[in-house]
Amino acid sequence: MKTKTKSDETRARILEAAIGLFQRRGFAAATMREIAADAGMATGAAYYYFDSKDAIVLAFYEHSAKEMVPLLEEALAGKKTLEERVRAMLEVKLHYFEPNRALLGALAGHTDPRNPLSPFSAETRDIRERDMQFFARALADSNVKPPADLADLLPAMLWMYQMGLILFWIYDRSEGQHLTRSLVDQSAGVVTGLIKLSSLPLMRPVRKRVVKLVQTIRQAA
Amino acid sequence: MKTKTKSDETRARILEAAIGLFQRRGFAAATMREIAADAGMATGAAYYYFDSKDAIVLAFYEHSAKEMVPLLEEALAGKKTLEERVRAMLEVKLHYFEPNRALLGALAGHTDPRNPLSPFSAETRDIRERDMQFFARALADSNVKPPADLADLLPAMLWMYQMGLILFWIYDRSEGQHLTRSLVDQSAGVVTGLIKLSSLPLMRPVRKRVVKLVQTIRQAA
DNA sequence: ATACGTTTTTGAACATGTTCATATTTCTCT
DNA sequence: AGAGAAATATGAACATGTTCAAAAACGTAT
Repeated sequence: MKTKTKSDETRARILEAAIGLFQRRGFAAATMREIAADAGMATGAAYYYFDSKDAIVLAFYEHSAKEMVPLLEEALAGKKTLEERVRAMLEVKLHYFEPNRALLGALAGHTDPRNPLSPFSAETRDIRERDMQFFARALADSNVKPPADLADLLPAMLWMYQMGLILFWIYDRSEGQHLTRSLVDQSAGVVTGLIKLSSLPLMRPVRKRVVKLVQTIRQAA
Repeated sequence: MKTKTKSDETRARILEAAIGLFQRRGFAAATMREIAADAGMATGAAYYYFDSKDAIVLAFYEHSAKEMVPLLEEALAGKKTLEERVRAMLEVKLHYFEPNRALLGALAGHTDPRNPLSPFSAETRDIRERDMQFFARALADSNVKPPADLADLLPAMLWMYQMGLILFWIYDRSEGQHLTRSLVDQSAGVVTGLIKLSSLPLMRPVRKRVVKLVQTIRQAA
């Protein structure tokens, strides 16, 4: 089905040149003129394939999401407990994005949902929802069975947890980003622990309120 | 002590012109040329007073923080319970920033701590710490007495909670931002409720882990 | 008042993301 | 093959944040 047309190839060449420059010089310092030149064409041509410089990053993000699917499948395959499963997913992502850690800053920088590059934008909806699906699966065959009201929201909540972690990671200046590693280790336990606790009868009132709160937040989307 | 020099006055005039244009046209659409012209000077002059367009927003933010101090004092004055106190602080901020809600997006957009405009930058440290102090005071004379280990971290945690809420508010497209209002109502109760719960013996293990986690996060700052 | 240094102002120049009219190439149909 | 249409490529032009050398205004000591 995938007809690799000449156009696709050119597009890929621009993407490749851009990513290379982003890695070597950083997103801001890499100019569109340089990217186009590296890809062997005039400046304007790059705009025939990408609406903007930002759009190139978006394409990279989309490409990454696709490439990670089998890696995530594999990561979930062996693991049984929710903690292991969530941790495995996080490890896949951090490892995959390692070479482009800084570049993700160009994505994370846009908090405005109207900006196409925002993790909350309409343009990234597909990626976002597919990603949440993975968290749903991480929950589905795990060792924990959260109350129904919470269960519906957990994929989205875990996704948010992941985004926060990645954001922290992007700007983590500790040696080898060991702070993020430590954070993953600890938070995965805490998060899954809280989910387990949420089933306790004593927790019911708080849980109800948290559920309502998250539902309010989701109305904005 | 405050010698209102000619220079200060010019600076204020630029700030005023800028805020006006930001309100009427939005941050992005307001050009530096226009701002300078509005303030009655050549383009370059504005750069003598402000390092960048962003820096103008930062100045506005600093000015706001100062102006809000007495309002926050007053808000805390009457209230007794933690929930009331936190809610009152949030109401002051949302009300104060109402006319410039959209402009705050120019601030919130910068997640990179190295960016001066980031809420986590060195340049905004003073504002941030003063703000946390207010949350410390909101706790101090309230009806709850959280365990010592948690108490140290709570001002910072409440500040983060506030920032999340404001971020949500900035992009809240619901009529009159009623979703944010609902969120304030609910979350203030949940947050303070969780703080109360944290004293329960049953909660001790989770609390210890959360405390450790937050300490890890704070190391990055 | 004059000279001299400091502060402030000017406006042109620069860098870069983006647009666009125009040219070139490629495709399609006869 | 050739004509016309569609896709792709070009590079100059534009807008805007920012810089900068030079000019003007201001302050101060003599």
